[in-house]
Amino acid sequence: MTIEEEIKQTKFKSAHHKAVLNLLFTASWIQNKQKEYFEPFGVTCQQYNILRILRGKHPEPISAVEIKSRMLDKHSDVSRLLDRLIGKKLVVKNKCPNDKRASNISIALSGMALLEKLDQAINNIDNQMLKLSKEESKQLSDLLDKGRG
Amino acid sequence: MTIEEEIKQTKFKSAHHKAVLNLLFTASWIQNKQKEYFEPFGVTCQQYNILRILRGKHPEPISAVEIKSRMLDKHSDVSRLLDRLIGKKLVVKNKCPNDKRASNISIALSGMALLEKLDQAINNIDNQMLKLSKEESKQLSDLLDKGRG
DNA sequence: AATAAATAGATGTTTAAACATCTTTTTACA
DNA sequence: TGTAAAAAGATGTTTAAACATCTATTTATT
Repeated sequence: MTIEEEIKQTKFKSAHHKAVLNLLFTASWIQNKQKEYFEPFGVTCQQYNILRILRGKHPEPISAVEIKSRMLDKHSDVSRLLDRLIGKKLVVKNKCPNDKRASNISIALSGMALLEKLDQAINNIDNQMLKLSKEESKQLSDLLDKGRG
Repeated sequence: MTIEEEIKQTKFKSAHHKAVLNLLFTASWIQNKQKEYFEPFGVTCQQYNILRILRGKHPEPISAVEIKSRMLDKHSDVSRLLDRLIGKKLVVKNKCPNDKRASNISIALSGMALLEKLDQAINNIDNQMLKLSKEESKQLSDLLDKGRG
């Protein structure tokens, strides 16, 4: 289904504009798919994002600021997102000894276990998520990098 | 700035996965830019999206369901989005004479005027939004269409 | 025609996003 | 050293998103 069909629009002001609309539509489309997959596991996309970031550094703990700098959505409310993950015992927060303002955040064992289950699911759907060849995926990623210029 | 730099991640599970992350990041990046531009005009991205849809059909009125089918985010709460636009006098809602369930929604003159101002702004930033050539924009859009396959 | 199913949209409720502001601690620098 | 500026997070508040449910009307079925 082309973007024209998806949003029932045949004319676009420019190729630029069409690409922007398509990009926003596709991102929303992917997020809705991801949400469906994550829902049975009780986590949101943003929470998954944070867990992945923490695992990437595991077993080293990182600060909330560091997490924020690595997130896809740069305007995330990391403080309360972490509260929820801590409430679910997926993440552990400690005081940072060197800097009394900062916190040392790390992923809990249960968080690691959950991520493994999620990865399994994600791997299964990865090709559904974006049905592109390796080469096309690279091309897409490069165009996006270039587009943000 | 590459996606690697943007989210401080050097390794990706696959080209697919990197493309998905880049897509979600870039969409969030664009939406934040748009939000900044719209903010002084007192409308959100979703509200702008609805106004554009209504103008595309103007002077013919359309139903809320029709609007929803054309929106970028297919899970929008159109009913209350319209309430807000009506509250701002940008949109007019009437009963549909043929179908007592449905409504006839159209853009108000003040809505048209606002859109023109917004378009001005958008046109000015369009190239900032995605710094791609016409050909690259088309290529990007095609890849996205194919990716949703 | 009678009844079930589907459609259009409104509304209630819970949760999270958005945005600013505030506190504490650290850093900079005069 | 003392004071201002910056940084890390927490928190308060308003607004909107998410999700389900509900009502009214229309369409389909038999």
